[in-house]
Amino acid sequence: MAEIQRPGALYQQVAAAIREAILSGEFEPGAPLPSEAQLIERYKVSRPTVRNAIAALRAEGLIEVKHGKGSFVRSSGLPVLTVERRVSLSGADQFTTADGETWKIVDGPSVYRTQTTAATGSLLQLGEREEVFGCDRTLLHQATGARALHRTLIPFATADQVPGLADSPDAEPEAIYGMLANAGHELWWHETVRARMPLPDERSALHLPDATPVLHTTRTTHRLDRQALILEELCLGADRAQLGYRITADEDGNARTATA
Amino acid sequence: MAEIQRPGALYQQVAAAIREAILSGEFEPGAPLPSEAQLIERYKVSRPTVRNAIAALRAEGLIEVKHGKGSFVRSSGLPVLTVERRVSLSGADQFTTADGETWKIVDGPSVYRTQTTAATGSLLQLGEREEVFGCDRTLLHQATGARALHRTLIPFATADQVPGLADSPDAEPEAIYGMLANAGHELWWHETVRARMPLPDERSALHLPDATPVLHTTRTTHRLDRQALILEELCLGADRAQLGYRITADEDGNARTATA
DNA sequence: AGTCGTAACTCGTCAGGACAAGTGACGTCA
DNA sequence: TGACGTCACTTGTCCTGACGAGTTACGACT
Repeated sequence: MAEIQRPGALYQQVAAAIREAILSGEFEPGAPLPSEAQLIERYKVSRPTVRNAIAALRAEGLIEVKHGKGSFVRSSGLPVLTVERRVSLSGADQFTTADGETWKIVDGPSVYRTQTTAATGSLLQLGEREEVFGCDRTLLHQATGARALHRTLIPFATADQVPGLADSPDAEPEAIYGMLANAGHELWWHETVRARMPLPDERSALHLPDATPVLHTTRTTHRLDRQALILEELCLGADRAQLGYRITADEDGNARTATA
Repeated sequence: MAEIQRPGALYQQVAAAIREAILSGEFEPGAPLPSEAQLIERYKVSRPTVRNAIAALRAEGLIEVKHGKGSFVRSSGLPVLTVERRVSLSGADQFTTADGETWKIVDGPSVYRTQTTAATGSLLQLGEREEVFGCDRTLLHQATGARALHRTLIPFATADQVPGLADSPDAEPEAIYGMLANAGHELWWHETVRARMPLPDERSALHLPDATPVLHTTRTTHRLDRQALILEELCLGADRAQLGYRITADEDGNARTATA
């Protein structure tokens, strides 16, 4: 670096210089950056410094590196799928999310028996190590390439109460909602949304690039008396997908309003 | 590494070994890991290899490194704030999110005039470079330490139509909803949730540790005829906060259901 | 023409060394 | 007793050098 060193470490100055070059339009989205050798020449630094700078830009999600090919400005304009999180009791056949587009099940459904953890048990208003059915699927949204992992957890107590459920724990969510409704339950749902970095196996299952978090939702199905019936988890890569909620205020315009 | 080398690179084997040691309980959450020098001794590798392994675990969010002190297993049991995303028209004074806990405004509100971008213009059903009011706040949830950035965008057309709004674009969201309702509008909202890595300035403003994504929500306030009135953006660190939605099915149990 | 091997590029990995910078404990000195 | 400087520890930064591995294009051989 021949320039004045203002912020801090050398590699941060190099990273800042490259970042500016990208944002100023010198390198367009999708275009290749100079190779490491060229950056060494350009900024008069050693290779570890260049690689450190590149690593910082990768962690920011600004660039993407392909072994044997080079570094590229990540194109931010991927087709984004909005997964509308609403509920239909129609009991549709396909694994759709009510946006008209279909998901393809590329793995599963695989049913197994397991036990609740502290977290899942709490959400289901059960203790730890209670017996539940589990059902996992890996989904691919064909129009956009978005991928997701879906898991359904059904407590034995719920399966026993609802006709047909114990025989088909691999039914799709809205079909299950239909069974619960037919069993006489009035239903509502609560969903929490977290963002986190994917575990290594999630990274590969969802084909996630570097520095890409996942949206992790947990949806509990409740009766009107707040009894939790089933639990669903949906984990989807944040590079191609976002969630959508519709929110309305209650008629009385009071604090207990909401819905989406 | 004296052991058999299965997966791939040396540093990945070291990372896997440390990861196993953590998950097996050899190092408890919050406890310090062996120093780099000790890891070099333990696995018989060079310092770059050890540092590379540590960098991988950092990117996974599994450990946390403090300059001059050492590496520590990140304690996953932070108090998690669930931000319930619902709407009240009560026009409350404080910047609360209806969960009874209060946010403290540590920066702002600062009002300015700006222009729509392609993204925000599209959400507001306007073109690019349309004039809008902007209002930014930095929030701190005192009970949990969660931080958030909030932005309100109000098109001039909306401010002109609604009594009082042009004079106080820095009003808090639910106060603005109240103004809109008083102006005779029936309101509903649509919210999208994305996860992404924070920009450098967001990282420092939100005091985010390594490998921590942000939850980025955009909420548009609509009239019944789908006309968009205002736009809000909320950006909160995913280490201490999650979002909560309540979902109900329509009475007719049809496809157009939802709400949360 | 088609196939295949090689060569020249790219980034990935690993070694060893040196010094800077932050932290905490200990001992010295006022 | 109290304040402060030093020292031993930690991680951060930066260098040089070397080889492995993936990619691509070119040219020779069939």
